[in-house]
Amino acid sequence: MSALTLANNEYDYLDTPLGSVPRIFDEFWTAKQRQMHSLHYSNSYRASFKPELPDFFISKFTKKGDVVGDPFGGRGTTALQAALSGRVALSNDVNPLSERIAYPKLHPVTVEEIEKRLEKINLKKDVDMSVEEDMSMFYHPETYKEIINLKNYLKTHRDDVDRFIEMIALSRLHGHSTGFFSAYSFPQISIPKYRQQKINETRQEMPDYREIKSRIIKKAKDTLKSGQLETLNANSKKHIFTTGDARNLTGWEDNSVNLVVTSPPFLNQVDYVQDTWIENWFCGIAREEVDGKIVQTPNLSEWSQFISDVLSDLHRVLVPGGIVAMEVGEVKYQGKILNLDEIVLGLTCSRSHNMHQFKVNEIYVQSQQFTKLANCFNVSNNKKGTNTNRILVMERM
DNA sequence: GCAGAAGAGGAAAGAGAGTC
DNA sequence: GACTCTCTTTCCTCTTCTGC
Repeated sequence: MSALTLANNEYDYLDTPLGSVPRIFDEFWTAKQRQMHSLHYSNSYRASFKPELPDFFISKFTKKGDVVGDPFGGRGTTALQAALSGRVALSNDVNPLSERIAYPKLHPVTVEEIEKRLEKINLKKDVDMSVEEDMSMFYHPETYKEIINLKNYLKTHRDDVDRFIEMIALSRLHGHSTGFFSAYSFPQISIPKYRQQKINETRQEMPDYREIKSRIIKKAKDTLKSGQLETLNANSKKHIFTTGDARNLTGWEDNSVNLVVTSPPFLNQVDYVQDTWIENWFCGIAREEVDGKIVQTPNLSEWSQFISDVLSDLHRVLVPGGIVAMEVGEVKYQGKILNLDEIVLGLTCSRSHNMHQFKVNEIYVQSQQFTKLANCFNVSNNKKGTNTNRILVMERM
């Protein structure tokens, strides 16, 4: 495979045994932050693309009423954008936490409903804290009591208002500003207890009291400020959320999906279980439920097989002519920069992977000046980090 | 204009590997 | 063992955007 750069630097071509594939470099959507619906910004999540990305492909490849899926649903960016655009959403993720975060966004309630519900929940109730996990490095004892009361309440109360409150609470569990429940911590990932203790020691701070009810309401107002609740609620019963392996999308019917917009894990760059342990604890998701199920492929051949298996099942669920827009990045692997779009393109031409079921029509590379993407990918960005979104557009044959 | 919120982020110290 | 280079981990900073 070789890249032939054109004079204007806007395209190159990747030669494959099945013909050359154009790769288009441009800023297809804005690099600015938070330009889309406020519900998209209700949760920090370690690995997520901007909502502009699914919006671009949903507008390009589907019409109202079509079905749009994401087998690596994460915080539900594709599903929410599909629902906001009048499409039906299918969202899957192996981590049960994903559904806890994504479902409420597609089934929103009003701020008034949230306020009324919170009034009814006694968060000040005395509880036996001796049986609870030690989270003193994150929370003031009074804050922690309120969190435990909310956690206990949510075990048995699961209507859409409760689930929306849970989703908002999940976004407030740790962070570095006063709107969060915790002492100064990392907003994006759950750090281990010993690291939080070190932060507290360095800053010479102890967790101060953070009343949680007002913080939930404030964040809920912010999350719901963009409106469009009637658009979301119009199709709310049609959307489907599944929790399982992306290689076997149980619950997704054959020949039912018009478009898939997704981003798989990049090899083993992110430890999704470790990085969400506080959220999983709050939801009562046991480590055994996720440990070993989230695929972390340390080498390229395992990752390639994993992607092939995922595409195989996507072939089953897509309608003929349906499209997969798969976003990947560049990672450092064995000392070299690896453009994963080229790896996936190679797979679609590989006899050993039996991947002639898809034809790569083009590859979009979103380039932008302002990128503050993950250092965890160990790639030189403008200086460090992942600098581009690389999206393969694959047609189901 | 200012304060708060958010980010597939960033700098630097520490650990490990390679070479002599 | 000493030195150098590279990779990994730790622990927050800085830039941008939004709302008042």
